[in-house]
Amino acid sequence: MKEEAKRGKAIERELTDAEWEVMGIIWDRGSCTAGDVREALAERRGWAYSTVKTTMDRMVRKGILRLQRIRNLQVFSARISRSEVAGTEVRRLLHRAFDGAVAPMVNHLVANEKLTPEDLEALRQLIERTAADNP
Amino acid sequence: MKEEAKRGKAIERELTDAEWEVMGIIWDRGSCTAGDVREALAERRGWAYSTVKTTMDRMVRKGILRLQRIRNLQVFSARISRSEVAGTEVRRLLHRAFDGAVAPMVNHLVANEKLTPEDLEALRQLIERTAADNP
DNA sequence: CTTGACGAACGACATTTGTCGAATTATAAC
DNA sequence: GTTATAATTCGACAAATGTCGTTCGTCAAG
Repeated sequence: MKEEAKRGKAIERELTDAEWEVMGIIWDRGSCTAGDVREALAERRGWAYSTVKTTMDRMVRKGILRLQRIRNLQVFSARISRSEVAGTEVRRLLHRAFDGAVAPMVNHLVANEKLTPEDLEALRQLIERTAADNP
Repeated sequence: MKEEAKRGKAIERELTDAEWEVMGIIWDRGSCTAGDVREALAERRGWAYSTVKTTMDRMVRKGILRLQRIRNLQVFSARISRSEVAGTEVRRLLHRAFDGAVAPMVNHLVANEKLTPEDLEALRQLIERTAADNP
């Protein structure tokens, strides 16, 4: 049941740099082989096939990726959505760096990143909607 | 000059879990000894003195902490501010998980964390102010 | 059948991180 | 001075990560 435990916590686990790289590709195209990923990341990282494969195999063991064998082919797919991971990481950072205070964190985003007028409009509505729902 | 390079990149480096823990204390109280930190984290982690010391020594080598010797005493202090790290990490996450799109990231914060009416008000003003400053 | 080309399977190795314990050295209080 | 207390230094070790190379199938094309 150690396996189960690990599986259950898959979502809470922090992704390593290499894992983010892989997940980026997997989330974009659904399922793919190690070869696909290697190719997709050729520019960014230029990893050897075995590097990618090893990383992905480890991710399977960790419960981050699912593996299905088709003939003698291995196809990997995500077991956690981008949104789940994003949510977990946002919360983790919120607590680590901002002691849980949302406004300061948003402030960093709004103050340091270049927002388009559309972004601002989207945010405005987001706040309004939330305010309406939240008594 | 490898040292210099590392030093220069101190701010961009990701903090490990243990490092966040230490920085939390250092940022709160300015400078302190390994003993201070150990004590402050006694509840949360219950680390042995040597664990804390080793971690902090490594952080000095990485350029995250500054060390001054007073007699045979060692006092550590931060070389990077909470805000700098926060900013770097926010940006890193923004790109890793949201492909640079600010609104979705803020959405996670607003949607998943419980915001007080004050928080909402703060955000509303934040947006307004930004909108005013921006074109 | 022979030959490539492409994955899969393993095992390896250097670094980094998490955690200490033990030996040594100051400091401060008798 | 002798001693107890508190720090400092060192060195260790396991697990996690980053990165490969090599060997062994397999399957399609000669």
